[in-house]
Amino acid sequence: MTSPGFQAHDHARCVSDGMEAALSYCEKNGLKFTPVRQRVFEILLSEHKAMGAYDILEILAKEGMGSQPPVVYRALDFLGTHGFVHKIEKLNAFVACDHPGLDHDPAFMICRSCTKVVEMDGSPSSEISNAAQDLGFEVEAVVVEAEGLCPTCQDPS
Amino acid sequence: MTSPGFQAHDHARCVSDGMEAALSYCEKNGLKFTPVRQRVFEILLSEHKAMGAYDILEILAKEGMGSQPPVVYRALDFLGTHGFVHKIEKLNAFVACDHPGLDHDPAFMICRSCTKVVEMDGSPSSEISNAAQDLGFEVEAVVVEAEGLCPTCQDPS
DNA sequence: ATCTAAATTGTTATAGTATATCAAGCCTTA
DNA sequence: TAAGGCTTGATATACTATAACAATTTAGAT
Repeated sequence: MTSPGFQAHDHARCVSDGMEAALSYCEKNGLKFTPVRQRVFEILLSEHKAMGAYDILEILAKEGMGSQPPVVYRALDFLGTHGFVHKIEKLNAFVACDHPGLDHDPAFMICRSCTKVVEMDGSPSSEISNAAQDLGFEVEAVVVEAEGLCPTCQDPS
Repeated sequence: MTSPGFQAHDHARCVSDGMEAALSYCEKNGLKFTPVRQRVFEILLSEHKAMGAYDILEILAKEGMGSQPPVVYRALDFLGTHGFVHKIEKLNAFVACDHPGLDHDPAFMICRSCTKVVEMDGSPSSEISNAAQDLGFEVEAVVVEAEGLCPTCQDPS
């Protein structure tokens, strides 16, 4: 499965595939994929954009699924723990993962204009692990976020 | 100049060298290195640790240099713009730069136990630029932050 | 010297992000 | 069906950051 990058694509597939993968992962692992958790994941899947926790909460609230911050933060925590969503540190925001259930340290390209986010996989750079090894530093998690302009926002034709 | 990494070192030198470099850079470029800005930089230089804006503000306040958030955020903005400090996105915190005045996209190793931060230089991974080029994405800034355990905190002997 | 424009600081208020805590409900399983 | 654990509800609060405007200082021009 290759990422659609910033191009147009059959997005309905992204949503259904993502949801299906998460459902099956939860079933296999005895995790409770409750309504709130599902809905939050679905909201994030609905676009390849980073969303703030309070944006998500607003949607949940309209639908009567909880109106207080802990509701969404707990769901995000669950989803993050199991690799269904990632946090974009630079934006204090969250995106759905391309391939739920896999433990990985992804890298992101973030368009500062339209806020679209593309996940790149493949472990980020041996340079880090080399440098870390040299200093005796034990790496547990790596954040890699490239901010810039996507093709569409570069030339607004 | 090589980084001292996580090892013991003559830290007084870090402080005096850093301050001197910043002073001379500001002089060369006609920048106003005001007392608040100097003090904030000095505070960050005083340890190779990430500090929150409000931690810094608390120190400033005790010294009568301003007690409201904008004071410290403005100083941090100045220092960041000119490459004297970096923000650690993962921690919403700030560290003094190893070599003020150079424009660069640094990578960091962050100890989650003692919060020490080491800056690695050398541009972070061609993999990102390659992937970006493939997708037509124009990279403007890159965040690379590795979190883990420093040698000291790995074995608490 | 003095005026003016620009940059910096002071101050108040508020926006935005995240978590602690405890009570209540629910599901499992023994 | 009782007990324990996980999940949700709800309140309060902590932490991070910026907007806006007034007051002051600084640097440069005349």
